[in-house]
Amino acid sequence: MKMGEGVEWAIHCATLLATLPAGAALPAKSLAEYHGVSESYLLKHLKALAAGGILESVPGPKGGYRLAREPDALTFLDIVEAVEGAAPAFRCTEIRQRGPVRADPTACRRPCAIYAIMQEAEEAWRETLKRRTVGDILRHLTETLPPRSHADTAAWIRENARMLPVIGPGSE
Amino acid sequence: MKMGEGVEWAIHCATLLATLPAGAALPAKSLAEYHGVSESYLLKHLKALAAGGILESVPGPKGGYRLAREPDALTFLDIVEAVEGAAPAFRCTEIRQRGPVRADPTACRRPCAIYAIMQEAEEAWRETLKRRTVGDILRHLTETLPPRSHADTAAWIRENARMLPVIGPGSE
DNA sequence: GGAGTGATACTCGGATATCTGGTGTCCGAGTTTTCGCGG
DNA sequence: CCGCGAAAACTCGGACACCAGATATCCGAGTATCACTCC
Repeated sequence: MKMGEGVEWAIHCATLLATLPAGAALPAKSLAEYHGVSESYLLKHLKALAAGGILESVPGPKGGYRLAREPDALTFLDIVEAVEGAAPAFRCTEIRQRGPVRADPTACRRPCAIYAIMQEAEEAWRETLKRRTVGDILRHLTETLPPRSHADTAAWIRENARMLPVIGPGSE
Repeated sequence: MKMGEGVEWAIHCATLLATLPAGAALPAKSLAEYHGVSESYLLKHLKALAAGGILESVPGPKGGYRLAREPDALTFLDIVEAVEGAAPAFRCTEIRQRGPVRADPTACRRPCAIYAIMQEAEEAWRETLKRRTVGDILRHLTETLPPRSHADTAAWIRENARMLPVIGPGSE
């Protein structure tokens, strides 16, 4: 049982996007460079996040990605399910109904007990991920990381972020 | 994130093996036939279970597999980890230390906050599987399944199980 | 008839093909910007 | 000097190769059984 690498990328990207000013966007090229990963492949996952309602995409030059919700309303489970899909990891193939001594169909009205337990475990997993948000990570980093890191990141953000063409006096 | 099909097979096999008399064994051929799955492939997983200390293998004719522990001492987590491996599904590649604005190595003494949360979720998952045993399933089936099913299974067991060459007057 | 011995049949164990899904990459559609031109 | 228009540059979006791990299978190692032979 292995989780795709894209999940890690997605969460880190969401965390970074949460630090930039409201309305601003960041292109995939910059996100990939910031995290030191392949731009082409990251784009694939960003697309999935946009399709899942996690990110919003702004097309054209000066475009990019930005969060579609408030960081506190963005749970880990949302991101994981957007990238990996919401299908359960354990799939019951109802093997109790196969073979020479298969169970009575009447008894199969109730779900398979083994499947129920596996679902219970996955539910506990999901519940934990549901309680944690990108906002939590943001606050945690603010408390633990040295101010120097924030300054560096903020400077890099200013260098790469694209403001919406509203009022913003372009820093460029 | 997808779990291998072998996990389902393994749990069902363990449940079936738990129903046969103490000391008796059941060959892979019979287990595969009972569940309607490929014998060759099931053997691969049974081997993993034996290597993991879940099952004991008896070689030679009249040989087979049997549980290595009491059903109540056999948790779902034991079986899952024996088949799928104990490695965590989410793997942190420390991308915070990559890229142009990588975090200070001093700040990386503490584990990645994102990784910590994913570990916490997986720990909740493991904890749930740790609380459930094959004995629980056995009792559940005893309570819910009609007596007819038990009779059929018991008859099939008598037909296919191999007693240890101790005292047992061969029913054959 | 009984014990010893060899062949036998059946079991598990490991090494070997095949195939799906994750990994990685590319080119095309769409939009904003920008430059040039005309008024 | 200002407005309009076409070309260009940059973005995301979907379609196309590649590779690791799961899936599926086979043949070989080992042992209890069984039959045969000899005593």
